[in-house]
Amino acid sequence: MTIKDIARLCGVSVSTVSRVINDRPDVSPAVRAAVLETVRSCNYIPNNSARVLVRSNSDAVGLVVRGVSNPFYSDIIKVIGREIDAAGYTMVMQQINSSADEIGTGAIMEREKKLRGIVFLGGRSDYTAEELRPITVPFVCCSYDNSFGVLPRDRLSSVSIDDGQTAYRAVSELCALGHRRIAALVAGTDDRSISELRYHGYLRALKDHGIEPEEALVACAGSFSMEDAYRATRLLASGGAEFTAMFIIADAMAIAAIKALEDTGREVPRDCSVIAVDGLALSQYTRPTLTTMCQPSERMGEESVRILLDMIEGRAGNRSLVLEPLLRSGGSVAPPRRARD
Amino acid sequence: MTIKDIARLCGVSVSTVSRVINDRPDVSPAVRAAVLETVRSCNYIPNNSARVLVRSNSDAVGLVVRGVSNPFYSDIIKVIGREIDAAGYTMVMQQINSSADEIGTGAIMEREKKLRGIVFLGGRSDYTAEELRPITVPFVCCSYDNSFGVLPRDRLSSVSIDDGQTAYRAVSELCALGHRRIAALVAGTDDRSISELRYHGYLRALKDHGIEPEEALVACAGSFSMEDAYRATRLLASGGAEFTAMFIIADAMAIAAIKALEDTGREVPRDCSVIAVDGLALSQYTRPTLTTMCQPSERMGEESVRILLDMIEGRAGNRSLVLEPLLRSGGSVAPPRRARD
DNA sequence: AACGTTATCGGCAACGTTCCCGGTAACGTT
DNA sequence: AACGTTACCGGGAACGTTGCCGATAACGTT
Repeated sequence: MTIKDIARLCGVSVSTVSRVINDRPDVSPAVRAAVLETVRSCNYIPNNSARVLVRSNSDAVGLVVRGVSNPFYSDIIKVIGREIDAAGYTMVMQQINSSADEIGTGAIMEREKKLRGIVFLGGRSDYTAEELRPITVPFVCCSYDNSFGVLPRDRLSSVSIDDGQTAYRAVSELCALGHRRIAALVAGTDDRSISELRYHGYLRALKDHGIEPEEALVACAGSFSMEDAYRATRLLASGGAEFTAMFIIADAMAIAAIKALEDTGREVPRDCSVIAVDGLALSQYTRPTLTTMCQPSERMGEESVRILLDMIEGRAGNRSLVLEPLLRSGGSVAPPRRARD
Repeated sequence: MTIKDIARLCGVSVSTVSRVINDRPDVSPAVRAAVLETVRSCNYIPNNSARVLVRSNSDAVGLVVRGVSNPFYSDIIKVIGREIDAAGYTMVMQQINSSADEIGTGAIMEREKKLRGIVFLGGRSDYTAEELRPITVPFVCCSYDNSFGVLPRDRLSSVSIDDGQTAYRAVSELCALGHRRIAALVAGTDDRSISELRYHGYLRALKDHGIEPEEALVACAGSFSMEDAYRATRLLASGGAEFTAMFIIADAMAIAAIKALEDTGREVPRDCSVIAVDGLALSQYTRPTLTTMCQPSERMGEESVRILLDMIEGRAGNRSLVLEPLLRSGGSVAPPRRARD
């Protein structure tokens, strides 16, 4: 069933069928109706490959996500997928694990010819402009805070929260309650990832409240996984370090950390308050419920593809959006108990 | 940069270049090397659309998933994506919400021309053979238990656990501890979904243990979401019904249900044991940890694409796999307290 | 020496579209 | 009546591949 068949069936030329299919003018209402009718009755579907070939552009937009294990991304993927579909595009998803050059070069570059645009989700924050060069289609970084300005701001589209500021607010919350010995659980401190941005916010908040950061109070899980978070927290908790609160860079990690705390004899929030950032739906159902900075994931997904499509379809250029997180108070934060010493 | 350019650059014909690109014989080692070299140095990538057009088959396999909110699917999506990539195919993901005909017809049918195969994740269990007819490419249903035999077994590939039997085992576990009044939380009872399969296992287990099922003890959430699960459980718990244990068809729902139970004054497992099925990594970190029937999600994902690719590449025909779940004991189950009356 | 074989290679049609360009008929306009 | 305009339509090249078929040269084989 090709356009040629339809043409023959209607007694018109291929060109005419093409015109009605693509909703172009210069075709009489009668013919248009007739063609439409046979198209429907034969339920003919234009061959996408042929279309792409001749127009040299497709309807595919890529979603490359790093670290699918992070449940926060599941939420975002969901809305990104929904929005891409709604706009009539096709989403092709690609997961990457770690090696960052996969992004700039191989995996994507290979597909590039087919893609109209790309949304990056959860990549590290230190793409260099150089790495990004091979990408010639529009792209937007979702959940990517360009605060460090590593990327020239006029060449990057992104939507995110201000990770540093968000962490700052969270930690300040703890300080306001009187906490002075505040531990942190991060995924890593050596790259310019979301983890480090939030870590810096933590440091800044401590300093602004006159607290000297202590090396011994920051646990590094090495990844965003619950398993690693549990292990790292356990290590911290059994290390003899004294702290009355913890700042944790992600909800999922916080949930694991809370278990680690309790497994080592500390009750949350009585013995240790916990505040996190992400705002998973899930963390309203744990015990205790999590006090956390909610990222507007719905909005982040929507805006990401809106911006991307604006670029793809030439309606607008680069744009970056910094969204405001919202503190959701749960049961994991309380004032510190009176110091024992 | 087309195949023609490469040909010109090498001083050979287009055919020859095509031959070396596709790793076909009938080309001298010298020429092959030369072509390969220029291909690399120009980093030429064959135009996929043209390929697909002429060969009339692509490298895309579809993943259509219903209910992305279910965190169990996140795990599976992850491994499915990984495996599809590894095999050199491209994954295009499509979410659907509810209306089942989207599956059989529209969304897929539209894309069909491009897809080599499809893996369905989380669709309802009552596709009719009729609905499936329009799908002409190989497909496999992941996490789909065809126990009801609604589909002719020789026309369907699937990989799943035996949902009924799994629920049966879970509930039997409760019975063995002495529980007699066992409530159930399901997503729905009216369709032939996973929810109903598990629900039937629950009923069967009760009967086999001489317990008369009670309408009043089954709560229907209406979906797999935590929100609905919480609401339904709360309703059940505040309804005056007496029960010492709950069987819940999904981990995520169980987590929400536990909160509902505790919010209405019942402690888990002291006042009410909870057993679920899924086996999310997450549920090892909640408090209490969840006793649950673990689905081998890793294996399910792997086998799904293995089966699919076997069909696509003509290595094998339909195949169905029923995997064995594993009971993971957590802290949410205990013997019933002595009856009060 | 004539012939079959084999190893290499190029030509060319085809895949299903889109889109430019040119053509025809019908209809004013002067 | 000759001309320009408009509305509609078809022809055909092009998009970048693949794969069939035929061509050539080199090499045995009888």
